[in-house]
Amino acid sequence: MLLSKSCVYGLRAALFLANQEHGKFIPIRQMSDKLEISFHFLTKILQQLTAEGILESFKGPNGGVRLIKRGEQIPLIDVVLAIDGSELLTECALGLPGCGVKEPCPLHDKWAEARDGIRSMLEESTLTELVQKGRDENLRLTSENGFDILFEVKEGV
Amino acid sequence: MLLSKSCVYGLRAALFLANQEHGKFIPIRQMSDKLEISFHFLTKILQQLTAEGILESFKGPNGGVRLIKRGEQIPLIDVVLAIDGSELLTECALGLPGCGVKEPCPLHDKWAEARDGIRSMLEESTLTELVQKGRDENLRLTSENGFDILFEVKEGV
DNA sequence: TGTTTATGAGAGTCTTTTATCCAAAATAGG
DNA sequence: CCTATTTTGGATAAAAGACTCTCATAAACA
Ligand code: SF4
Ligand code: SF4
Repeated sequence: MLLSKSCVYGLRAALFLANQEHGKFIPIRQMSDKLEISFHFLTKILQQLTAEGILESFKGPNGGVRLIKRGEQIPLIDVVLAIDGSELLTECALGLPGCGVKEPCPLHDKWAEARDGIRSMLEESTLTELVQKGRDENLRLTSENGFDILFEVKEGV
Repeated sequence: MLLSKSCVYGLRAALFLANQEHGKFIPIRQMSDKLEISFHFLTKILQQLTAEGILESFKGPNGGVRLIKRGEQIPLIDVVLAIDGSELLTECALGLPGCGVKEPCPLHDKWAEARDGIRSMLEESTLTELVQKGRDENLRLTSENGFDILFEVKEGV
């Protein structure tokens, strides 16, 4: 997989948060229920996002987790880097350790190009954009559910 | 990793073979030594390539393995598909199971574009091209060695 | 016949990823 | 102060991936 499972879960959670009222703390349990991700597992992932300065958390009743910046200002790449690191954007197509630009292997040019495509995809999309598009076109977010699961919460349906 | 390790090993072996006199059977042991891959592991991988019709094998003394087609006619994608399957070229950026084009998720368009970049990279490069480029520019093939390890064999150095 | 070399099944090890559990700390509210 | 809630962080366990090795079989050769 291009992105690790942790990373995908982190992205989904981030989309979920971007769709909430900004500044409100959302309990992880609520997210894990809605997104159908193991609570404990999601917890670990969100801890990483908190450590990386993407989320902030608050303990106790009415506590939870929220985005530090507004969804408009968070490109997907931030979440990906926080969880999967930069390997995806720097790794070698042929899996050779210790690659240096000085002695590139034959695939390097084309691979770098394809990799940049991935990078720009992640840099140019923000959480809010994705939520917006998901809402407008009623796209899917989990295998079973579409973005409606996000709105249920917000709109109290 | 974009490509599994098995796949990378398979590619390296294929490059090795493409650099040999066409039609000559090369023992797997020779390749595993040169390429610094576990003999048993490489054997498994090459069995797949044989099963997929990329290699043919010959038992007994003077036996080994060779490319069925000439290296010029083998795009990298053939090897990748034989070992890693088509998942790489069809998988979903967000890891959603059972994706249908009918209800794409928001990333779909950009992701499909990036994925096509990878696909064309693998389709447009042939084994021979890579060997050629590696030879001309003395590029690296393993972490330690460059393409010279291929020539040592051929030229009997 | 005996040696070489691939085939195919399979067991075993090691590492990374994915997932679960639990005790501790912080907070809110009664 | 007490209790329920919620994140934190450490530890553990299960699953998947990446190897390593063995063995029995088959084909080719000499
Ligand atoms: S030069 Fe080759 S080994 Fe290095 S990053 Fe590029 S593809 Fe990978
Ligand atoms: S539509 Fe979304 S879920 Fe489907 S393949 Fe594209 S990115 Fe993946």
